[in-house]
Amino acid sequence: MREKSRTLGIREEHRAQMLREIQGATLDLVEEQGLDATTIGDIAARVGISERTVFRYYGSKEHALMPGQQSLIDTLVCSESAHAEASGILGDLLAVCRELFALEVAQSDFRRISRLMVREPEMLRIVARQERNLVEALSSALVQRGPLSPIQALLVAEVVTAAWRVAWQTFARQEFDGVESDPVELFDETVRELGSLFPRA
Amino acid sequence: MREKSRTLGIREEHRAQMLREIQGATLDLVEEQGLDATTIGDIAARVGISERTVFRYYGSKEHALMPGQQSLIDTLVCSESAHAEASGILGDLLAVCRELFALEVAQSDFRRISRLMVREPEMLRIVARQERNLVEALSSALVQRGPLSPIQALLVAEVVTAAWRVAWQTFARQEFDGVESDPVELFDETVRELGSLFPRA
DNA sequence: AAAATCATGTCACGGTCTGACACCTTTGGT
DNA sequence: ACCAAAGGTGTCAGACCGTGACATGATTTT
Repeated sequence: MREKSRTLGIREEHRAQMLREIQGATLDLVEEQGLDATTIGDIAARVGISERTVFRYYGSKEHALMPGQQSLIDTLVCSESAHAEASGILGDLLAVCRELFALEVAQSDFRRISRLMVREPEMLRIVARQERNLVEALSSALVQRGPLSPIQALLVAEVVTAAWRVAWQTFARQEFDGVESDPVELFDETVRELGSLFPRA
Repeated sequence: MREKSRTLGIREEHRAQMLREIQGATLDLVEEQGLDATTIGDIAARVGISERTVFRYYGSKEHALMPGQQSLIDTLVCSESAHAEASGILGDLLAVCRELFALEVAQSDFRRISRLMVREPEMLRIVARQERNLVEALSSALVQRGPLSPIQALLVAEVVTAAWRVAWQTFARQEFDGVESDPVELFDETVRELGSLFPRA
């Protein structure tokens, strides 16, 4: 009994294992037979559990396929900025995204999802929908602790997610086409082009 | 029979009428009982048609609730720009949005949807998903007929839709709170704040 | 008026997702 | 070691969304 954390960890570990297993099976199946043709029944069968249990781990089919957005949300919402103006905060958030992008790109799941995104345009719509959570969480966090107006906070949140999405989508296409390139440089180029959309008057 | 165009118009007119009727019923029901509680069956019953027929007019429940995005897509994709650089094209597109925003705001459906958006956050996610079509159509149109790189075209399309969404969301909140304000000025302020996110270095 | 076209209703089906219940395992305490 | 509470799982039932096939009646064309 001296180790409560360990006993508690058993279930958590099992849960984490299950989460990974279900997502892995989902990715396998979508790669094999496409998104539309892949049902919850297929996923459950491959993992060896019941359909009902799949929904106990992921709230929806979409979530099982791409649960990764949560880490982006957490990282950005928790990141503090030293700046007080909207433009400075935006710069800091983009820098955080840059780091996280480099980390994500190193994971095989991220690359598998990226390749799938090119084949299945529906997945981009799923991403866009999920990233609403990011915009809401980030903008409300900004408005609550910063000197930003609601409209500024919304814009910052929208622009950050837009940059992430563009960099990701571009990376996905290159990955799909087999082009080798530095993902961080790709992200930097995205931010550079974004800035050049608003030239000094 | 001397007027063929009139006979052709009967079905089209009936169809347009049906489209309006179904959307109206959907708005009514969502206002009354919320989005989750409103089913296709409810909508069909209120209009006096079968559930199957509802899907012959709108591909989904979401589409029946907010079919308006299509006009935004068509307008932006068809708009030509005199400029060759990305920033100029972006400016032109934002100007087109500004005009369209003024027109939309004048329609009662747009205002009803706006008020509902505040009550039903799910609708914002639906909008975000639908606007994927805009980003795809607009960016591919830009890349096809303009001197923009794929990454530039994507960024321009994303930024335009982000600005539209922020202005709309802000308008919706004001509308919901009963604040009277000039919508066009609101849109202009959004664009102004957007520009100030990227100060002259 | 006859034929082709279109709109609608009905029926049937597969798929997503949720709630309720029973069963078994893990957990924490004695 | 035993027990009770809590958590995970399967089964069952059900609501809802969306699609295909077919028959029927109205519209349009010839």
